[in-house]
Amino acid sequence: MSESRARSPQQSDSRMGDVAERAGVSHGTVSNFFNRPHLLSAATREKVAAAVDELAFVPNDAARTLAKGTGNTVGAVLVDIGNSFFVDIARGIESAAAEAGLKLLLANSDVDLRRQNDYLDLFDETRVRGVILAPLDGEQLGAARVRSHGRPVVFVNWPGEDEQSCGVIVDEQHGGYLAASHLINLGRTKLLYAGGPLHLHAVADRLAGVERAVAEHEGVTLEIIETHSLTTKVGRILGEQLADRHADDRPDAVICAADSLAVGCIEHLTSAGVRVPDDIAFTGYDNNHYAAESAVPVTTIAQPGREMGVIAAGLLAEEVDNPATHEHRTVVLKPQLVVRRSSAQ
Amino acid sequence: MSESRARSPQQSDSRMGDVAERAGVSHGTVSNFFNRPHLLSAATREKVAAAVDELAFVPNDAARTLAKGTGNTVGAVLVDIGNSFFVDIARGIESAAAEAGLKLLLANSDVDLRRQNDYLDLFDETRVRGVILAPLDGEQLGAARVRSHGRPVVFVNWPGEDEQSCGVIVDEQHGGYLAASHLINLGRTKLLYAGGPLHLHAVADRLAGVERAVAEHEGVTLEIIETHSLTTKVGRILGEQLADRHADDRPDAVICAADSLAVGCIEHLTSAGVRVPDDIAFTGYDNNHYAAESAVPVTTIAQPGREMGVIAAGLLAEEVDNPATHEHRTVVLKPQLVVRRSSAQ
DNA sequence: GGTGAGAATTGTAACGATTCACTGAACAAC
DNA sequence: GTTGTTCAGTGAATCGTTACAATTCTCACC
Repeated sequence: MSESRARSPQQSDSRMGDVAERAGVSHGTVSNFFNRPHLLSAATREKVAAAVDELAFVPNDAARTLAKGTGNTVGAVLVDIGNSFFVDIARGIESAAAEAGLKLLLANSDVDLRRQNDYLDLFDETRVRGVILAPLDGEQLGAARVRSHGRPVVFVNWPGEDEQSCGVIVDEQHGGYLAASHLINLGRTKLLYAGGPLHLHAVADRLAGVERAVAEHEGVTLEIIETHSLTTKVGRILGEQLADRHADDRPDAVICAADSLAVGCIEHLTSAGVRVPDDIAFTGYDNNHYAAESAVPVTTIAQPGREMGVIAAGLLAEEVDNPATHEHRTVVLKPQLVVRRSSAQ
Repeated sequence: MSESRARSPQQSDSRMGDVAERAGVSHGTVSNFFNRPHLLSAATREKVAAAVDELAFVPNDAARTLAKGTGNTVGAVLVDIGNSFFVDIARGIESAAAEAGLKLLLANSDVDLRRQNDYLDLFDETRVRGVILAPLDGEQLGAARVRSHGRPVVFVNWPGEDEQSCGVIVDEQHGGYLAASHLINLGRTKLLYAGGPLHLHAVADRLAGVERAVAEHEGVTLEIIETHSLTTKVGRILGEQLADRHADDRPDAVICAADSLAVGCIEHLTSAGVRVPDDIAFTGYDNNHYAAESAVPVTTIAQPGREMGVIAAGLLAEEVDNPATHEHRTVVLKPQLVVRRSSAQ
């Protein structure tokens, strides 16, 4: 190693000192150039800018973080990056964080509590300014808060308000209500709600909304089938069950707790000669891409995933910028009905 | 500011000094405890461990990065986090990076060159030790290397070898060859390859593989239909075209460049009374979850996404740990044929 | 009990930024 | 001319680690 700059083995970055020297100013002035440019005269500003440019200077984030005591990175842990809902949330967080000048450390817990906690520890080590967490369903949140070591946390898609943190959730009940009301207004009276397992808060809340809509209307009945999961395959099995029933015994409208379920079910029914939506109308949930693209496009409830991410990042940015005056709050978003052929008139 | 600990406004982390004091050792010993534990006597090691524990001490990553000159974070930029192939890659990278003790900064360029470059700049600022990049198809790579500022880069899913970096790719040609050979061995002779646009390297390479297989067999013909995208919807349109043809004029086997295409096409054909696989056998590509779950489960070519991620992270770790002796290389993985009903005997 | 070798531990100097009390210069007011 | 005020720019101290040279401890051996 006979290089003149043996500091770091591979790349040689320039430091503020180099920039200062080149621009003929001091150390601190370069720092001011980046952090409080209004303190510099126009002339100095230009000199520094030129030097920064010529050296392709990039401030060292570690040094800055150390000196400031805190960086401007935020962390996000999402339960399942394979689920397009969370991918949308991630996209939202990403863009809002970028807008607020925050860097994003994105992690995926893959529905594994240990991994979720590992990531929270990692964020602690990195001294992130805050954390956005889409936790496992049904989990206690105390641990998450402890692990984040007093840093601000925003919960996404965690049911229930919370005194010590902000949150963003969707009104799942309202989604169920929208779906059921839509079908009832179409004149359907024999409703079936399919989804499960019911201990998932989303599945249960959607059902509650459906029940509310049903209760508001005379002469509408509701049947409930709990499934053990929400896959297309399970949907197809559900389709078989319905096809096997006597026509009079079938519902005239089915509310599925997920699009995948609806798609599978519809597929089997149409192949068995049951007409959708004529004989049975369908609604799904989530507005996944294949809901729009399947053979019979599925009416669905769209979750505002991207918006949730944007809002979560916004709440976090607000808390981070203004810890003293910040007041915790939970934002509840309304899902939207998207009508397609599976429930056309 | 009358707090005893006015350092950071919110959380109060302990420093190595605090741990040292509590354990009755020096500063540097605590550092050794973390970085070169074999230098400590068993007794000291225990004392320090206890103190670390009691104070819930977490080393400050920024300070460490600054002192070491480089951190142990690597960055990954993926073109499209909405695509399950890249999600698999991300998962692989994630787990292998964790294994190697590297932290992962995950970013999603969303098929946008500007965003990709922004993230590379961000990584530069953070002084990541290396970068894993799944770049936009057809892009020049020079820029990426410049932006990463001399740091090691591993390219994933970028066609073509490269002298200055490692890479991981799948043998797309082989995938096409597998699919076509499989169908030919089943006795099919009138093949159709559908996919597009052909300037995507994956689509073109797969076709080349198909052509090779066809050339190896007497009496097998190949028709090619270029589509403008690979969605289910386009698949359905393709299905219409085939259904409209006279039966004698149809292929007896279709190789689709993507599962989505196959699923849409099969869906329309079966509803139009064409039997799959009896009249026409199908293969898809990618092994997406809905290929397995659709009404007629689709034979497909599985891409080893997770493995690609693992290998990419491994190559990067190797280069990072051993920049002097490291030799760049490109690993080519073979995709695998997954036989399902759409091409059953 | 003195010596030397090796092991264990310590203390100090970086690392590259931020911060803030301070100096100088320019200029206005008396 | 002196004093005051404002604006620009300076530079030393600091953040919490790591690295390494220097020091102290331990113990076997003569």
